[in-house]
Amino acid sequence: MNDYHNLHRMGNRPPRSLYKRIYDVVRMIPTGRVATYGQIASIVGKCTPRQVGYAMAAVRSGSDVPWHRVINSKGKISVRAYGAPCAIQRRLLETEGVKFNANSRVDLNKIKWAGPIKEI
DNA sequence: CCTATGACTGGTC
DNA sequence: TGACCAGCCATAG
Repeated sequence: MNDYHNLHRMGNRPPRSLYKRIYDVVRMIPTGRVATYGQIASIVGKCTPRQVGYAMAAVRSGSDVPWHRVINSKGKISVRAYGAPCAIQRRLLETEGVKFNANSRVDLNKIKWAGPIKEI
């Protein structure tokens, strides 16, 4: 039993596909906070960071999933297949008040999401 | 069914 | 602080 299952204990049934479970968790990240791929994976359970990244890549524009709030464990926006980080992502985060240092890194200790509420 | 391909991570150097 | 690497495993073709 993990945090994700706790969240669905009260009558809500977990969605079937892995991606849907991942998106569900990503939707819980509050505005102005960020989460890492590994963090999402561990909350979802039975999932690895790579799958989370893959799920983010599959998000369609116009989706209600706040994909931009998911960054890597180094506190930076991940480099995409075409060789550069998504510029939009940083802009969206800055709009929410997230600060980047000179190294294009955010302070995970300050703005990393604490995770879903434990012990429902 | 088999192979290639990643929006990753933690360890080592 | 990097750079490099093996392990990772769902998808696409």
